[in-house]
Amino acid sequence: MPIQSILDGKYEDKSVAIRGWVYRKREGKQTIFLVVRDSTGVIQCTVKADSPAWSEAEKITIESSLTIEGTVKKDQRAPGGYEVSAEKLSVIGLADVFPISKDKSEEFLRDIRHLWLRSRRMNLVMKVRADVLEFTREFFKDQGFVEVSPPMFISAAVEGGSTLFGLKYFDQNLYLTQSSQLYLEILIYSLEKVYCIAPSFRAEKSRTIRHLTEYWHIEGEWPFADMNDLMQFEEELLAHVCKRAAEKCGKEFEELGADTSKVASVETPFPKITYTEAVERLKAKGIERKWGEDFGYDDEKALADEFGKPFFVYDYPTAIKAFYCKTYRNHPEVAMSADMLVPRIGEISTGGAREDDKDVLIKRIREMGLSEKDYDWYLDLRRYGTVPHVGFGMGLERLLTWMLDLENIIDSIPFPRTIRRFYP
RNA sequence: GCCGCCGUAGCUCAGUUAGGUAGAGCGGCUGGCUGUUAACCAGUCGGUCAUAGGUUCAAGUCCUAUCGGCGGCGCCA
Repeated sequence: MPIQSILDGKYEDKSVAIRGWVYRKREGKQTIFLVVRDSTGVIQCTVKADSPAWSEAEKITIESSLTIEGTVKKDQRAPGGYEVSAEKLSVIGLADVFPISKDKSEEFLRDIRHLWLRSRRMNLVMKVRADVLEFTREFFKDQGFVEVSPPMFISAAVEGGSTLFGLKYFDQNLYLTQSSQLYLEILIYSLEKVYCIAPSFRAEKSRTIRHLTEYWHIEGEWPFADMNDLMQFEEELLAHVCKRAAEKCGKEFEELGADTSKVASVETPFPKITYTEAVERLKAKGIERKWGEDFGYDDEKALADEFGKPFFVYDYPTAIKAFYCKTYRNHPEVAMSADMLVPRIGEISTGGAREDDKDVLIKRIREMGLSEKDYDWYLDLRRYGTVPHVGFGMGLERLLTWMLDLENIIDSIPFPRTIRRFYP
């Protein structure tokens, strides 16, 4: 039975059988204490010198897999309050000396990530990650969205960026996607409200605690909507995920040393300021930014410190936004775009209205120095029943890093890929 | 792309200021211990001081180059 069910007190004074791995071993002349873990929790097992399990217990090592049969006893001396008095112990896989002990560095743990993933800490983070994915899908589904599966191999740049990973595709050159947005835009013409949770790849040589080269992108796209609809959807999505996490993941947050009150207190509507207001606020802080300049991380941090919670900056200058961003018809220098920012991490989401006028889009593609030919199918979407639409992309790992107050984004994903790390 | 920091035992580190016999704790192994809480006590094993070159009577320590890692900025989610 699951270890957690024993810790919940369901088997007091009853016979149980557990299976798992040795987490700690403490040896005395009369008693061997084995702390055993499974996916649900950890429990202390005692093996007495006169128990038939003694000889097996003596030779077992940390991280060996085993089964134990015994009797559950309530005992205040045991961590967790319950322990299993072992009567039978079978070693399944005897472990070599486990390299991870109490002294460990970030670097070492990254080198042996395949073993570090067994840790209590990573176990907890991965459970919260799974729950956050579930809460996200829950929200999209409630709002009538259809989950779709975009391609990872793509033939042309999504944003015309130089940050694409190229690869050999038989005898052609292809890229790994850096956003599924353009493909979601195709699907709104039939399914209307669509979303995906899929990897995005960025060949940016960033060395920070908030960048991965492969990350999971939560993207939504839907027609007949404007900027207000977009920001409202995004803030409600985040609020839903945070509220559900506060309800369901309290234990995980606590064990990870994260504060649930932060996510529990996320409420809509979020503060929203325009790019122009942001420039003014920065000016008031003594940070001079000319209108039209993009914000750096320090600028975002200064703004985020002021709010201390998630907020939006919207209506950015067209010049610093991608070609597909829709512009205000009476103010073409301003793009209908919105970034969601959180303290410490900065941007966790970017979204906006997409240009739906074929001629304006062609003009923008040319202005950005891109080739019209590469976007033929994208332009087709504007030729056949174009429709105003909006969409956004949110970084799952940035969201988790913020929610759980992780020191580094790499711990929000089991197998992080960074500029230097891709093993295992 | 720019800037900063780090590399000594399986692991965590001291030793680098001011060149002079390679150290500790943890882990392993051996023994001890009547209930431990990442146990404790004693003993013991364990080294290409990242690599290459240079200075010097003498280099872990100083100099040069290279390799590897971490972080900050830029860029981005």
